[in-house]
Amino acid sequence: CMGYGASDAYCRRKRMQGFEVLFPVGWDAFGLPTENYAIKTGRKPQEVTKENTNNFRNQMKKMGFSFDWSREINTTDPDYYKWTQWIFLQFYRHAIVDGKLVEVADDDKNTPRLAYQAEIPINWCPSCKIGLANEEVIADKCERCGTEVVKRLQKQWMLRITAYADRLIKDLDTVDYLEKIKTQQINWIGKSEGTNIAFPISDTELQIEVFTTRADTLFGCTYVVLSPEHSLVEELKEKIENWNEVQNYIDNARNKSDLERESIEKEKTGVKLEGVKAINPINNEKVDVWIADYVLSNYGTGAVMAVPAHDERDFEFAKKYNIPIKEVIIPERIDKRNPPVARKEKFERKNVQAIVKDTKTGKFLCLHSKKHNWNTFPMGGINDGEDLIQAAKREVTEETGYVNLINEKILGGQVRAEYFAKHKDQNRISFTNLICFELADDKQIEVSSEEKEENNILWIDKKDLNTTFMVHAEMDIWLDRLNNPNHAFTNYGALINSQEFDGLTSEQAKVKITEKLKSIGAGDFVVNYKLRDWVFSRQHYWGEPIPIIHCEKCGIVPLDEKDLPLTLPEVERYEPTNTGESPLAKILEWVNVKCPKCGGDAKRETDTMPNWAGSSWYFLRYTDPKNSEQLANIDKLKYWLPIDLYNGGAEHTTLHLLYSRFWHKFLYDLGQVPTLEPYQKRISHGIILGPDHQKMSKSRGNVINPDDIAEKFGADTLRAYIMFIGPYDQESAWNTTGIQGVYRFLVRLWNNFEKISEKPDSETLLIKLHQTIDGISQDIETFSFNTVVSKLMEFNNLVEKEGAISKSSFKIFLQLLFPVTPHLASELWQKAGFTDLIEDSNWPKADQKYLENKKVVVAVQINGKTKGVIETNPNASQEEVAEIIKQDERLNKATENQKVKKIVYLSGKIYNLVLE
RNA sequence: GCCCGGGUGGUGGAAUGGUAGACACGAUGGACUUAAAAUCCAUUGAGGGUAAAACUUCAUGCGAGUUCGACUCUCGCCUCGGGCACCA
Repeated sequence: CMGYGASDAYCRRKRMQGFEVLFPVGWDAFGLPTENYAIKTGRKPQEVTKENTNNFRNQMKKMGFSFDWSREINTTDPDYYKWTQWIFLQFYRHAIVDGKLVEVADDDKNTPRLAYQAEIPINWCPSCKIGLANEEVIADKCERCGTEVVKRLQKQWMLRITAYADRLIKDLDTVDYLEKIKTQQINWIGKSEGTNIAFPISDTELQIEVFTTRADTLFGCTYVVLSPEHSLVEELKEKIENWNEVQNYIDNARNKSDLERESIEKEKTGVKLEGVKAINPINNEKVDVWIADYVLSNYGTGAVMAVPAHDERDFEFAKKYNIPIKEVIIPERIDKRNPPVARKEKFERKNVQAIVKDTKTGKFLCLHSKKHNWNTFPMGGINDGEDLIQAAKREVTEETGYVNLINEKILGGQVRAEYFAKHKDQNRISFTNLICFELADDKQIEVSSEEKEENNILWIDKKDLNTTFMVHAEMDIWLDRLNNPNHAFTNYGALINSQEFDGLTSEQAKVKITEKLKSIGAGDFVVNYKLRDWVFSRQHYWGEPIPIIHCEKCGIVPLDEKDLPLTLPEVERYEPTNTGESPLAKILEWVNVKCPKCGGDAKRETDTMPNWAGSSWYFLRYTDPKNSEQLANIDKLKYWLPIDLYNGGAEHTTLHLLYSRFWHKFLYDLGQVPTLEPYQKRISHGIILGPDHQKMSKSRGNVINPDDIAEKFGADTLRAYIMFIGPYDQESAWNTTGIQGVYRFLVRLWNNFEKISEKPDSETLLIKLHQTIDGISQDIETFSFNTVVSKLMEFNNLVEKEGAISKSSFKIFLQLLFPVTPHLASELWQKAGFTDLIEDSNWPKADQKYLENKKVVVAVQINGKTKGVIETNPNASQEEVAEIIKQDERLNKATENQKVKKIVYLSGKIYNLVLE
């Protein structure tokens, strides 16, 4: 009701504006909901579909949605799914090679077809003995029986959506979707650019290939991890000294459910492959090899290089198993108060800063520079032969005189900072460590007179340890380390401990290191996607049969296009089978066929397509629903496409949107459609919650049946209420008492018909009328239907108050009402004696002369606070306004004898006295 | 953890940087009625103030900032909802 109600109002308005509007509807009726319902009720899905679509159609007609019923389609209709199957065959017959669509010959076994078969794990319910779709698996359990689902390898048809991944991201630039929807698409595709690196395994010919986005951290790699399913594990069996343990771990991992494995709260586990060493190709260092299930087999290469110093997961794992942590990236900062100057020489310096806490008072030692008027910790360079702690202690004593410092702690690694050293006229790059101390006692020695001259010693509160009070460029990093000392540094920074790459930024190093690897044949740039190819098989009855024949001799043989549609046989029993095969496999007279190629015995493919198939192209069919030659005529497509506005549920902004964009792009490559993208604009409505603020669902028992409401209050009341309930794109809760208000409005509106009079309208009414025309015209455009309804109510209230309205104004009012309450508006239209149809009338235009008010209300303010209002003409001068205020007893009293600094006057809006 | 949205009376919600709370629900009082429902009229953010007004203070999650003026813009937090999530 909500989605269609809003779309209907939008379309009605557009038609009155003179647009030709295609507002279609159809039934996407294949799939599990229908099949499950049919099984439950012991009936045929065909029957159930017919009955339900009839019911829905009646409901929609009652609501008065102005669909073009002549274009109604049904994805389960053979005349429709003939073309779904046809598209599948095109996927099978084509491939993307070097970014271009090419045709693949039937006997070509090498070119990667866009539709292909692969052995992949599916969700298997051991109790029902069937494969489940992802949608049927709820929290790792079978939706029907509650049994834990396991993974099972099964041959599946796949669509190579990954071949379109880049375009599915890039072309988002050309469409007008909500930013949120675009982001969802981009995240789902999950493009990530990085490097594949080969780690040779010592004493073998084998190598481990890893994918990383952080090639800059390669020198910090201290171990390599394979996913438990990685094929190398089996190949290394001979070398692995602790095979039993490894085997055990793998078995365990396999038995774990996705939910267990993917839960992040869980502590990471793994097993070291004893006797196996990998060689870091960049420095030939030998590192350990582990298997661990925190590495996913189906992303990247199924193996990672672990850099615990710069990756949280690796860090956690390394801590647990005591694996070395080697820091190779340090944070870098540019001193904003003292930035490096171009073309000056750069000098490197090693520094320490000391943070000294007095545990008795909880305060911290700080120096205030008299010259610069800023605050620092005791700090300075490291002298020859000193270590960090010695240097820090010396600086504290030299600068503050305190001598007894205890509990020293080096807080993390170095930080690189660039700044300009004015007194030396040079740029400096400092590498600074922060050392923490506690003060043992108050003992102080005399500091030098220069020091005394330069700094005051302060003891500061913890709250002053912040980036405004302290001047250090490194301060935010120190704070981060003080607040949570135990974590990896995962941001970009500058390289250290990385040989010739030292000093580069992470961004530079990623490129340089990958180039180096490439030159020695150990790596290259790659792009990875989270998006996987689309599992396109379902072992169910109620779907489009996949038009493929399996011949023992010829292998996979696609059905000839002229034999489409391959219709779904009507059968008595269609429940999922015990073997995990599609129920179609049991229908031997349908399954057993002759091979179209060699004439020998062959079998039909028995899997069917998922419920996403038919809905991936239905919008095309609406332009030409009866075409038996093509999926749609290209000229008709050119006329209508792209879809100007696609208004639908938010639940379809990832998968359905992505799938249909993918199919559309493929059809574009085939020359079947004229546009790159199917939908120019995509919006979605918020869901309506039940009266209990819970999502409406049968199991919660909070469903409102639109039929009941329409029966009691009429369809227009329901339509208007749903529009009035709240902002269109936000969720709102159904409130049964709220509907009364809308009902009252419509009844009063109906009665106001009696107020049509011969008298000319008042100025007030005309101004309101034209404001209403203007406001509603804008609100419909932005789908702000809640304010459309409230504006209609406001106007109706005014008509009541005035007690009279001219026929010509009432006519306009009806036109404004028509999009939201078409029945009522049409009825009154006829009653008022207009002989044409209201939908054929022209949408009213607001008359500017009523919008430009002759009288305006100016707010009189003192220091921005409104004290009252005056009425004047919109172009009144400041003096005129001042004069009116003087006439007004109250305002004059409030404003006279004030010490006014200035007056802010915006003509026709405000008159603000700013006091001294 | 990351990415989006939200946070305004008792409730749903309005407000191009310019009178915060439109419109509606609910509530209270009144009219009509034997009575109730329906309908109509009035009041309705909180506090202070008054016989009643006038008037006044505080209010758009919290804290800063920009501005003559901030629900609206900026920064930092809190919190609720949604999406993604061991994606290297």
